Amino acid sequence: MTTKNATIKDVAREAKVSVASVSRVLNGLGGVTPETQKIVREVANRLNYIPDNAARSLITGRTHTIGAVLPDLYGEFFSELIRGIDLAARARGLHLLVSSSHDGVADAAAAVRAMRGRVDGMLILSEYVDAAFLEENLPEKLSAVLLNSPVKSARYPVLNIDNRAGAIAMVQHLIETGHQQVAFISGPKTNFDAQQREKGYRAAMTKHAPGMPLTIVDGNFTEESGYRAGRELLAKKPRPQAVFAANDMMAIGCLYAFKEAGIDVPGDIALAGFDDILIARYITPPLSTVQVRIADLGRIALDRLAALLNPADSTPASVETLGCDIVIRESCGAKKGSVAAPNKPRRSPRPSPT
Amino acid sequence: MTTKNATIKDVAREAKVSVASVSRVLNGLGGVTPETQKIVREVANRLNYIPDNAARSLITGRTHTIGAVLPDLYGEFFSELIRGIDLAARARGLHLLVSSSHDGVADAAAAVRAMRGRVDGMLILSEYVDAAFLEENLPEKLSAVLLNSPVKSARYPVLNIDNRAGAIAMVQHLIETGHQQVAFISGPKTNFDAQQREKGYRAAMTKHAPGMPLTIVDGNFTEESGYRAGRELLAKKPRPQAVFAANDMMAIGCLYAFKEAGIDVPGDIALAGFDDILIARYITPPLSTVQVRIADLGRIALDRLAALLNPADSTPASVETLGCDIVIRESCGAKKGSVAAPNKPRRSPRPSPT
DNA sequence: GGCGCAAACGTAAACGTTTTCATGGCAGCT
DNA sequence: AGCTGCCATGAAAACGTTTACGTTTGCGCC
Repeated sequence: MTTKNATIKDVAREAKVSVASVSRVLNGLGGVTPETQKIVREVANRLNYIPDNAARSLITGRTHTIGAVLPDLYGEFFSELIRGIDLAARARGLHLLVSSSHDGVADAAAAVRAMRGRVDGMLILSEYVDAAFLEENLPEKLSAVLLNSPVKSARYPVLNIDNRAGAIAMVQHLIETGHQQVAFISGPKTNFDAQQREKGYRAAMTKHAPGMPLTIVDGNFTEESGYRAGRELLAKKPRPQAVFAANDMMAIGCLYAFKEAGIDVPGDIALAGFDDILIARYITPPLSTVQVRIADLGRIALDRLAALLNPADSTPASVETLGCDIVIRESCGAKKGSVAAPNKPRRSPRPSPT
Repeated sequence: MTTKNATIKDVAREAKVSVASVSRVLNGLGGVTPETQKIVREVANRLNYIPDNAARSLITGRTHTIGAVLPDLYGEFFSELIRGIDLAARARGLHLLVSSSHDGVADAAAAVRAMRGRVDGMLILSEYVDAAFLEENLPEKLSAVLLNSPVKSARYPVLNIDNRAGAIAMVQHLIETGHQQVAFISGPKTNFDAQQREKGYRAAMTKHAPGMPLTIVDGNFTEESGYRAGRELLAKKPRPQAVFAANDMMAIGCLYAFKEAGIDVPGDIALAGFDDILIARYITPPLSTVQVRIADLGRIALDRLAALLNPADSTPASVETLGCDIVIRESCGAKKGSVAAPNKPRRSPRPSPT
């Protein structure tokens, strides 16, 4: 009521019991008479008592907080990931400490170290994190789950997006709808997703269009690089029948290049991307792409981490993979589109902030 | 080295000094001989000693963590806001505890209460938070900054987006470029942003196009409601010369309605939105809109909160407002656009996740 | 040499919990 | 009636820091 927050002692005194009993009641440990429980709860409520987390975790050694270490992500990917993690965490009574938008290995190391003692476990998504990094920076007792990482570790579970399977499915679809000659716009060479997507492209071509030459032009995930790649592809002869870009932004850039040259999509050439960013369905023609269920990624990662935290549940560390779905719109020519019907967005891109 | 983390006592014993001295050295409090300091630091390093945050904050009453309580936000708005907050927090050595995507007043209350004792202060963005809510749920000593909130409180600073000024600027621009008759598609009646934007529209019309009738049709921030509004506006006579939608999604829906009816934008009618979501520049024609510097919002909010935490710096609580910029593209007819040049996005919408 | 003073350092209390262990009472059994 | 054992409860230790306060030490000055 006054200036000082109520402590467990205040509750105990007021309820005329010992602090031990208060603790037992509030933690549901049993061994307390129903009447006593009632009194304690009433008093606690009346005093607006909330246990002090610092004291609690000092003695228990648990913080009920998990840390998320993320790179400089943006837009939907970031928000969906956090949403998935946050929801799953809340469902388990865990809190979420976020350290995002760091860049470079030193930055990531600092983030990880700063979390020491503040979290029970960590979710790490960073291209700079490998086995050596973990060895160096992760305290002994901290468990962690790695997202989208090539590392194979006996200690830390890894959860990946199945970029390869997604790419294969899309390429297969393109081929099956009559485009034998599929070209690929690659992402940054050092990017794990980009690598996997390219592998998928190669595998699918080998399997479903054997004998066809592989056409790969370099990109770096930016719209601008997609534009350049598009121009480069148009100059090739024979011109490919379909273009599969390693992400949507490059597909969009590529689309501009095609429009500029008067090439019709999908009439003259089919086009597909990867990610299913929000814009994908709003451009003309709407872009066929590979959708990643990012919120699920976050949720599953947290569930796996939570399992690690529970000493009873001793599932071994493993590498797991989350599938993608291809979503077929008009840009790949497999589907006729109505012209002016407004889309049904999955969610409004900016729900009212207040 | 082994299974247990080193404590300050271990360091003290190993360095043959008292725990007090270790504390003094590691906190840079002075009163310790340089030689002693050196020894302590060496030992601390060797033992890989890191202070226990729980114990530390138990005694100091500070967590060096701030909490962000956010509603169910999405996409750019969410990621930019977090980015702004995170960056500013990191710069101050603060950690960020996030509780997002909650919905409803009970949910928000639970989030706020759960943070008690885990954070030094809070950033709150929620339509359910008013003075009574704070009174009820916020512990005495916690400071907080309210984002985008209509509450006026002597205790808590409020930081708002200047929706009104942004709307005024856009309407003024529309009028100045020759569209006297500007119609408005409103947002949800209960939404604070929406209210302010409508007020801005009214004010600007009264000031810059006196005598012109106000045309307002209802919307609810969804694309679909924008589509309906667009059809409704086309049926009006005289047909308005320009349409200003309270957010971009509605503007997009409205655009579909116009396209469907064969009405050219901006030739037959000018169109503008609010928010500058990423899609805005990708639709045809690119949408003129009002841009909110969301990362700045987060950064400034955190700075204000940090000031509150510092007892020395006693700036009084105040209501502050963050300006918006109008960004003129082609949909309002003030600017001729090149057709196929790829845009330069501010940033890639999905930087490589690994 | 005694005195005072400041600097360096140590002792111990305090923070608010959880948890172990001891205690007392009471019921049920022999 | 006396013993056993269980159950509700309380006292107190422990968690790892910070910090107020007390003690020692060294040193300059009379």
